Amino acid sequence: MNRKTPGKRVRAKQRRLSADDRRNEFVAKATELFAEEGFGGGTRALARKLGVTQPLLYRYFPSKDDLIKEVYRKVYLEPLEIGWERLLSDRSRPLRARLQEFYEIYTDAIFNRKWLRIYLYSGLKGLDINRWYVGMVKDKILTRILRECRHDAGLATQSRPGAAELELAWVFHGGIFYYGVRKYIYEAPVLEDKAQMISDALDIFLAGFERMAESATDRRRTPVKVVG
Amino acid sequence: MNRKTPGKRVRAKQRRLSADDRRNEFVAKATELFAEEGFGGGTRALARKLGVTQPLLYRYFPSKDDLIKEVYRKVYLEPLEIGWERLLSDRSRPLRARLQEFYEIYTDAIFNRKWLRIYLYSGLKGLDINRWYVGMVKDKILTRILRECRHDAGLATQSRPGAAELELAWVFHGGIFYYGVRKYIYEAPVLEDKAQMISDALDIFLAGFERMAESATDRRRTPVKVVG
DNA sequence: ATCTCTGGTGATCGATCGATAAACTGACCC
DNA sequence: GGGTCAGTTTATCGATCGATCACCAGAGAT
Repeated sequence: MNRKTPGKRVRAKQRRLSADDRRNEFVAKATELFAEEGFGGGTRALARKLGVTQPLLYRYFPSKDDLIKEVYRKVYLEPLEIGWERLLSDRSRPLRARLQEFYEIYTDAIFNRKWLRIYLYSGLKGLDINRWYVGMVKDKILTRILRECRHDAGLATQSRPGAAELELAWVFHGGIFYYGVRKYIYEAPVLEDKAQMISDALDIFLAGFERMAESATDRRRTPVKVVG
Repeated sequence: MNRKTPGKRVRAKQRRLSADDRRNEFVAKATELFAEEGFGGGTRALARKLGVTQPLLYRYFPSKDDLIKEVYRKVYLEPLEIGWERLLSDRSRPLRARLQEFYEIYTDAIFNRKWLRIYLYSGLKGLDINRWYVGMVKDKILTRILRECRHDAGLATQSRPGAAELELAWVFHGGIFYYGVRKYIYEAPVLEDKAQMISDALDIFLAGFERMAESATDRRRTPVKVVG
């Protein structure tokens, strides 16, 4: 048993942290690791990132899955901290300006490699939290936007949006989202001016909504579907 | 030629296939497996899907990575088999009809759980083939669409599209793509009529392009960009 | 019937995975 | 100083991974 080998064993300084700090560090670094490697990333690689040994993880989380759940929680709750309800529904400001500002702030929060990759990885796992987030985008963002658009156009404010206009909002929202995917996941060249992209997307969305609103009140509209 | 399965009953014990057939079966089932589990899916699980033993895989592929590359090749080349060049550039037909038909056919090819999941998983791995595909969408689809739009609007046909209008096309394309993601990855409820969704998206894209074209040629108009 | 070629199996290796138990160590308290 | 407790490490387990090797077995040719 030569565990105490003579000679100054220059072990890496054992850095002791408080339980809370260490736990937060685990979650933070795990987010980085899983963002890059997916949730198959190893606990040993994670420990290496912290400069500690692998079993230490299990002092703070019962299992790797529990750690992953914490990562989910943190990532999915991050963009919610910006309080968009007030932003979208503040009718003292022009609708266009509200939408522009909201999407600039919202994309500032989620358009980064870490967030987008975790979001896509967890989406592929098909977990409930992902469906919850998508449902929240629908209820808290798109539905709200449509309500404001309808109010702005002098239309009746229904409690729930129609399926067609909701789809319109989704395509708009998805188009913006895909900008982030192209830039941070595919690392493809994009128009650098994000605000300009949002502005242009808003232009065509609002124009499309107007047209839809018009044709909704004016019933002579014919189906646009054309089949070759 | 050696494809003759004898009238003899298929024996559960050992099913012999020709080398080509077996190889194709490996690629096909691997696509299914990796679509669900990601590329971390095990070779043993794959063998189980074929009803064979795991080492057999290595008679047909030097390594798991080579199998994965075959899966890439097959998946990424699948939607290319529809020959969209003729479809988008056939000026004997109205532009609107061409675009509608193209996107209906294109989405028929890629809007399914298997294709989308493989695409996203491989995108997250950041491989060259993914960048190649994105570049191809840009060059073969979006650039072509913009050229046709410009021609349709009586504008000069530049060799390369401007950054702003290319971004417009990307947001439009991404919005449609995201419809597939919502339906087949997030399994969220979507507007069931896909053709209708495409039609609506086309409406606002074309309207947006027109407006952009107008403000580009007719300088009296106020710029569409509004900054809040 | 037997030979031969090749598709297919059984056994197993080394690496790596998540997880556990026990020992160690540093900081704080008296 | 010595005790104590929480943070950390060492050692290791069982499962699973990709991959390799020797061997088996079925179908066509002779």
